[in-house]
Amino acid sequence: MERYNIAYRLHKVRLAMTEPPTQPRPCTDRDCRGQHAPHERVALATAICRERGVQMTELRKSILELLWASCGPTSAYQLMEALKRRDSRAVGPPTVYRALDFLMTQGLASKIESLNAYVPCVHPERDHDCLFFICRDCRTSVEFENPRIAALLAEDAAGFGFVATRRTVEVEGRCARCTEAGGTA
Amino acid sequence: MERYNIAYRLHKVRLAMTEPPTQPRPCTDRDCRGQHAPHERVALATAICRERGVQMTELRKSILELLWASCGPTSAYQLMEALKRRDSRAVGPPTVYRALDFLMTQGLASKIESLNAYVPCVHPERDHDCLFFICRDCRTSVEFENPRIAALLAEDAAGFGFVATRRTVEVEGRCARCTEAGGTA
DNA sequence: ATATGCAATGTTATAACGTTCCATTCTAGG
DNA sequence: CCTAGAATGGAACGTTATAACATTGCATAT
Repeated sequence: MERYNIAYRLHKVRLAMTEPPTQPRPCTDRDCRGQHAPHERVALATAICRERGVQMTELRKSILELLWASCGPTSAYQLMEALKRRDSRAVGPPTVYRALDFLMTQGLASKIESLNAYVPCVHPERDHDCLFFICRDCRTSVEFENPRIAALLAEDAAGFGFVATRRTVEVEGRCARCTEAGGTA
Repeated sequence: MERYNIAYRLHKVRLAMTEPPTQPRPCTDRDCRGQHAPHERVALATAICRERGVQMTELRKSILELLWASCGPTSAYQLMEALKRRDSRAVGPPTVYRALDFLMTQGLASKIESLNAYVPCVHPERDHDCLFFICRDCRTSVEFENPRIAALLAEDAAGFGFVATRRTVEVEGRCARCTEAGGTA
C-alpha cells in the first residue's frame, strides 16, 4: 500500500534540506503593497537564491516572472500556457509544479488554497507568515502580514500541545475599488 | 462567452436566499472539542433546519452523518463511496457537492481548503468563524474559534476598505498525541 | 384530474488541478 | 573528462469540481 515515488520523494527531501532560515522577522510595512516591478523582484529573488546556495534556474525564473507579471492569483495550468505563449516553452504539469514547490519552499511564492492558484511573495527576504485578502470581483489578492494574528494562532496551538508548521489565512471579499465601482451588485 | 448553467445558478441563488443569520456569537468554549455523538449532532442540525425553514433531506442528513462518523476531513469522493457502502445509494459528484454546499451555507459543515476535504461543524447554532488545526500525521482536524483573530482580520480589512465575506484560517502541524507517540520522525 | 411551479436529485460528460513513474539533460565537484 | 546528484521532460493517471441537461416528487391553482 505504501507504494511511493522515489524521484518525487527525493525532490521533496531536497527541498526540505534547503529550507530558508525561519527566524520570524515579521513585516509591519503596510505601504509596500501593490508597487512591485517584476524584474526587480526577480532579481532580488535570484540574489537571495545565490546567497542561500540554491539554484534559480531559467525555468524557475520564468515561472516567477510570470507570477509577477500576472494581475492576480494564477493557476499552474495558466502558468503552463503563459510559458508556452511567452517563451515558446511547452512543459508538462509536473515541471510547473516542481518549480512552484521550489519557489514556495524558498518563500518566493505562495499558494492561495481557496483558489488553487499561486502568487508571488512580496517579502521573500524574511520568514513570512502571510495572510491574503482576495477580491471575488477583480480576482486580485493582496498579501499582508500581521504578527499579532500569528501570535494568537501560536497561542491557541500551544494551548493544546499542537506544533504548527504552516498557516493558511485567507479572507475572501471585495476590495475597495470594486466596492466603489460595482455598487451593490 | 458568458454561457452558464441555469440550474446550478438557481441552486446558488436559493442557497443565498436562505443564508443563516449572521450575528456573531463567537464560541469561547474550548472544552467542547472532540466529544460529539453523531446522532445527537445530526438531530440538532435537523432541528436548526426546521427552525430556519430549510429542508434537511435524507441525502443531506446522510452526508452530515457520514461527516460526523468519519474520523477526519473527508473528500467529496470518499463521501460518495461511503454513501454507496452504507446506504447502497450511488450518487454522482454533483449530488454530493450540492449537499455539501447546503450544509456549508447552513453552517453545518466546512471545507478544509488546504486538504480539499470537508468536516462537520461543531457549532452550527451560531455564526461561526472557525479556524482549524490539522494534524499532518493522523489527518484529524480540530475546530476552534477565536474572536480576537476574527477581530484583527476585520481590522486589517477595514484598514484598506476591504469588505470581507469569508475567512479561511488553517494551521497545519502535529497534534499533541502524535507528537508524543511519534517522536521526532 | 389536470396543469403549473419549484426544490431536490439523478446522470453523463468534461473541466480543472495535481501526482506517479520513468527517461533524459544539465551542472558542480573530484 | 567524468560522474553523482540536481533539474527537467513527458506520458499516463488520479483526484477534485462543475456544466449541462433530465427526472422526481410534492404543493397549489384551475
